[in-house]
Amino acid sequence: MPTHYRGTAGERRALNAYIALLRAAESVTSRLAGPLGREGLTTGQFGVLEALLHLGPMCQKTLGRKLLRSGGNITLVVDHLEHRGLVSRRRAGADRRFVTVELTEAGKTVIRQTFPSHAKRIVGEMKPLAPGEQESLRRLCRRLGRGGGA
Amino acid sequence: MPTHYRGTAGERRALNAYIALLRAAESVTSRLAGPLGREGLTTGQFGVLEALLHLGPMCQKTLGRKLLRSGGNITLVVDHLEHRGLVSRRRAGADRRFVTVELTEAGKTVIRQTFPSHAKRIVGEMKPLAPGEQESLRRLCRRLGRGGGA
DNA sequence: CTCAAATAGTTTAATATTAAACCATATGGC
DNA sequence: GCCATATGGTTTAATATTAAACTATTTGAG
Repeated sequence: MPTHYRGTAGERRALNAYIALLRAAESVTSRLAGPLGREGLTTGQFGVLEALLHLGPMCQKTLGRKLLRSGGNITLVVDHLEHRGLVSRRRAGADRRFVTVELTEAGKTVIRQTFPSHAKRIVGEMKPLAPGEQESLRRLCRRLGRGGGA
Repeated sequence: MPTHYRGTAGERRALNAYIALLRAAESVTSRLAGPLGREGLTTGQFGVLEALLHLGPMCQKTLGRKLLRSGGNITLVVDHLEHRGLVSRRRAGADRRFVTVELTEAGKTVIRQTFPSHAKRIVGEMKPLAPGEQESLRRLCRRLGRGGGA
C-alpha cells in the first residue's frame, strides 16, 4: 500500500520505502508469531530467552538496549518469564542497582527446543530473496537502524 | 546485534537479515513516535487517520487489512479516535454488518496539520540511504511482505 | 564528608495488540 | 423456506509497550 501523498518525488520515495519496510517487518513477524505462540512464547519472550542463550546472563538494562525495549517492558516480560521458572533474577554484583537475568535449566531447555524450528521459519520467510539480496537488505537496514534524523 | 547462532551460513545470513530488518523498522518507528506523540497521536492512530485522509472512508475490515491490524485492535483505536471526535462511524450500506469510518472535519484538520511534518521526519530518517538505495529497500521489502514461508 | 545529579529497576497509567469467543447479518445449498 | 456456514464487528482476556513518576543506589564536585 504505497502512499497516496502528493509530495515531491523525494518525499514519495522516502515514504514508500518506509512503508514497505514497516509492512515487511510487521507481516514477517506476524507470520512467525503464530507458530511461536503455539509453543507457548510471545515474540518478546522469545527475544529475551534467545538473547540470554546466545549472549549469556546480563542485567535488564542491557537486555532492553539489545532488544530495543523500554525498562518497564523488560521488567514486565522478565516478570512473566520468572513466574514460569524460565529465568532467574539476582543482584549479583557490588552495585546493588543491577539485576542480572539468566536462564534457568528449564529456560535453557525451552529455548534450545524452540530456537531451531524458529530459525528454520525465518530462513523460509527470507526465501523470496536470494543470498546476495539478503545481504543487501541487511546492509541497507543497518544504516537505517543507527539513527538517521538529519 | 547479529545472531550468535552457529547454524549454516544460509541460516545465519537469513537470521541476520531478519534481525536487521526488525531493528531498522523498530528504531525508525520509535524515533518517529516521539514527535507524533507530542502532537497527541500514537503511531496507530496516525495510521488510521492517514489512511482515511488519502484513501477516503472505508469499513473497519478494510482499515485492518491495509494497516495489518486485527479487528479487535481497529475497534479499539477507532473507539478512541471517535471519542476525540476525529472520526465518525456509521452503517452506511445495505449490508448492516459493515461500519464505515470517516474523518470528521476536526479529524481532517488534525491530520492535515500533522502529516507534512511527519512526512518530513520520515524523509530525514531515510537520509542515510541514497535515492537508488531507498528504491532497492522498497523492492526488497515488498517481496518479503507478500509472504514467504516456503 | 555532603549532597546534587546520574543511573538501574519498579510502578503507574494509558494505549496497543492478539486470538478466541460472541453477536448480528448475509449467503447459498438443499 | 430452512439452516449451516461465512463474514463484519465487538467483547473478553492476556500480554505488550511506552513515558513519566517513583525508589534505591552510586558517583563525583565542592
